[in-house]
Amino acid sequence: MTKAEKVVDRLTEIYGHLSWKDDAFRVLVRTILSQNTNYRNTRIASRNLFSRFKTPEEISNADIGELATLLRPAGLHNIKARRIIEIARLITEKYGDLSKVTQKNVDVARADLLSIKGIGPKTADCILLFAGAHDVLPVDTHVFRIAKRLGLAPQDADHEAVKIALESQISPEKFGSAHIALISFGREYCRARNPRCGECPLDDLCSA
DNA sequence: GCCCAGGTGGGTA
DNA sequence: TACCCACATGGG
Repeated sequence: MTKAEKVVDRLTEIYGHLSWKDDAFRVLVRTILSQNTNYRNTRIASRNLFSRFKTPEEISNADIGELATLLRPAGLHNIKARRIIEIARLITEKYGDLSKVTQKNVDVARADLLSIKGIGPKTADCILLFAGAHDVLPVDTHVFRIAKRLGLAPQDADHEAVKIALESQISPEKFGSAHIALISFGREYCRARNPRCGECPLDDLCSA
């Protein structure tokens, strides 16, 4: 068993198996709302949005001011409202259904998603994992930092290199739980400027 | 009042 | 190519 697997297994014991699946468009919208935003505020904005608008078609025709008001709790609401409407229009006009993209070969699907303005690597990989059933491990700010601090990826690795390093060391069926557990761990013990070394459950595995 | 939160795109050197 | 910054609210 790799060190990365030991880390994931221990974190999964603490935080549980938290992976989930959902419709591709809803994963996309929720992931955009979560950008630079905590989970609680993401959930409030997501509930506001989907209780008012159900489909990409409805969102593509929404008033940007109303949408921004609904998304306000998530912060960055003007930019997120604009992007979500633009993406909803693109999906409606070009694909009809976003699942047509996520069902493609993983490399093609990822490239298609990344070509959409507002979708970067983290958002694309969340969609592929949580809606497309592809074996990818989304690397967000916590995962990026923790992978390096634990020595699971080279210190000079960029986003893509961290993703490749982790995917090569962890069993694919654990990617969802690993992503969520690493983020939970990052929030609780291993914050950017305040790692709680000495009381952290991974102290014996940490090289920092 | 300050810091932080499950990023991304655009500008600048 | 590699940084740097705007975007912005809400809770601790």
